Amino acid sequence: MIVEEPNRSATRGAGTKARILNAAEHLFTARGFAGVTMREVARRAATNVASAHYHFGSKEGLIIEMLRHRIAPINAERLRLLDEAKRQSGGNPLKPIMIFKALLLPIGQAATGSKGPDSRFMQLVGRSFTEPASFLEKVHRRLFRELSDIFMVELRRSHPEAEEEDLFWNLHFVVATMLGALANHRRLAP
Amino acid sequence: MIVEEPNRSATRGAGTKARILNAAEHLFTARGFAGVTMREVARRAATNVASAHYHFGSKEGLIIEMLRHRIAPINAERLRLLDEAKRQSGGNPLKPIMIFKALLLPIGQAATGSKGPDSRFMQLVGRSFTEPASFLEKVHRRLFRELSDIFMVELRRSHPEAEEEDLFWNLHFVVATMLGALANHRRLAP
DNA sequence: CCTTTTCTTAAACGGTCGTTTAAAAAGAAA
DNA sequence: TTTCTTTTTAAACGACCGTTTAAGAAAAGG
Repeated sequence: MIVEEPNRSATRGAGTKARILNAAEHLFTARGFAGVTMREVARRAATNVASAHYHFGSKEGLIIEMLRHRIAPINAERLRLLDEAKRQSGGNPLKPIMIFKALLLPIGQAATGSKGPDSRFMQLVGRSFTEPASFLEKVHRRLFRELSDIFMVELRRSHPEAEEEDLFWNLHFVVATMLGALANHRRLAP
Repeated sequence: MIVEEPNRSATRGAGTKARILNAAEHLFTARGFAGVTMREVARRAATNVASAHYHFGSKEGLIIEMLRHRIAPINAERLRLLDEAKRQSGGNPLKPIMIFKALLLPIGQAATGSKGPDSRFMQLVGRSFTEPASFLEKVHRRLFRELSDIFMVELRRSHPEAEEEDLFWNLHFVVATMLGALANHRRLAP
């Protein structure tokens, strides 16, 4: 019987998947997605290419999983803050500032690790500006579509008179500006 | 007899080299050096891979020549401004502000083409921040070493009491800050 | 123990990469 | 024209890419 999330306590390869993810993040962040081979990632993770394909299916799958590994906690915190705001508003439309705070604050937390600024994360954000648009669109669909829909619902409730398209662009402009500032900060003050 | 710079008036391939350079700049700027193949460059230039290798020797040679094509006029203008300042100072050490003006103004001119901001140039500057350091060091040695030495001579004359290393880092920090600002401007106000 | 599932590994596959070869095409010089 | 050089082209080369296969090792469940 196939188990989706097998028990990994004291398994031989308990750390393999994590090592591959870590090596991938380091290499892809530094040299871009086209500039790194699966064999390099495997070597840095002290394993082999077939293992990387076993765990992630493909190079693209590895990259997306690496991004998800970083983004998922941020999105979870965003939803938590949004739920908290909805709970405090008692069914009334949210104030826009609360919606945007829920969107932006978790990014700032991620960029400010427990031990000072997380330059790996900022580098990753910067890299995401230079990769081909076709790939970034796929990442966006996979990792941000659901979250974007949820936040759009609240934006519509708080601004019922606004055009759907205007709300959409405002949301994405605000987030892009925050990420751009982060990427710039990394480059100007390394 | 082999001629280094053959006469190209009315030659069949007069435009081939320029077309390859233009295609290379467009593609490499958009997708990075590792993300573009020689065959793509050749196809966009309406020729073939062997022709690109005939004119530029290698992929790395093409990239460096493409960068030189952009940087050479800037460096020439820098030297012209420095010479002008030296002429006006009549043999005395230059004021530091004149040295840095000669370094920075030509960059600003390049980023401000005859028809408004030159976003291709700014993109190229931004890309130069994300390529592997090993390659950028080679570019620096090839395209900036001589210029850097000339400007260091004037910096030493104007600040004879300063440490050589301090002067060196000040020079490069000033230039890097200017380029960083350019690359950021392109991303924040496209 | 034995069986089943999960994980690791070396080897190979087809495809594409940068680069080279060799020969034809096109000018230039005479 | 004839000769010599420069430029273009199709085809091929070896290397390395992402991916797959197949078999074995390790762990889990009984």
